[in-house]
Amino acid sequence: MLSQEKMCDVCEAFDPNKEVVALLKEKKISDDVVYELSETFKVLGDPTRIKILHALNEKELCVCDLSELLDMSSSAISHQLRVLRNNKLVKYRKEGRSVYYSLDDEHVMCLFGQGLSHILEDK
Amino acid sequence: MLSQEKMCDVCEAFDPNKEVVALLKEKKISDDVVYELSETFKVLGDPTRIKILHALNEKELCVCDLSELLDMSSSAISHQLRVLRNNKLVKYRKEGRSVYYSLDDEHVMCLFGQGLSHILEDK
DNA sequence: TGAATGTATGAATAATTGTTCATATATAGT
DNA sequence: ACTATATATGAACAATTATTCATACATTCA
Repeated sequence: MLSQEKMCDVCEAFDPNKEVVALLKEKKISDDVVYELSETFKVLGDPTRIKILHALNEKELCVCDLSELLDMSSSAISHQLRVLRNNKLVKYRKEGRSVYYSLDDEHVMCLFGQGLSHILEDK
Repeated sequence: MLSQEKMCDVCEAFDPNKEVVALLKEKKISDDVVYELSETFKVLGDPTRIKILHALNEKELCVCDLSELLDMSSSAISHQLRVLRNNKLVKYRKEGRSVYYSLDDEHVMCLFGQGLSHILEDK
């Protein structure tokens, strides 16, 4: 697996700060939370989905509106909306043949805003 | 490419709300910002990097500490740190043979916190 | 009921990504 | 200068992901 294996048993190389590491292992965030958190960010880590969320922040829209706006197939949009739905980033309501999507809650745009702050700060 | 092509020229199907779409196209976020934003989130969208950032939030650490803490090869850690560095999420300082990493700024943990709020809200 | 339309989804493909392995670079001590 | 060690990095491989295509489902209207 790792560097430890490369060292000889005698010379005691590879020298992490054992005390600190032990303390941090105590504070370790649960694997479930790590996984969910990374999944949420992964969902936000796609240009198409960013554009969808940005549009939905202005106004509730149906698949066909988004398809027109982003110049993509409604199939592609629908697939992406499913990802956003599964991760509770958007919600929807049906009206006749159309399905209108909107942001699920205010956290979504907060994340958006924090992300913007980060990329804009050193400009 | 998309649904528009499937419709016949006569019946005028595929009916996005043209007015709304036109307005939203005005408000469209620039492609550069969309790209950078999604890149930032993409970087946060990996369990290993989440763990690294969480650990660095507690204390500045070197590659070898992180390698021990996360039970991964220092090569893997180093690769991930490069990704974090390139996206200005961590900074580093050299001390002898070691390289100590820390969070680049407070935005990082704000993003983290917002992400947590999102996943925890409906529990 | 049958045709048209908006949306959803499974499968396939192409592109991207994380880790490993081998190797390189840099620094410290002898 | 030589050895040991911490970190970095290119290439390869496996796994994941976004889009397309074909098709299915659901709703409206005739």
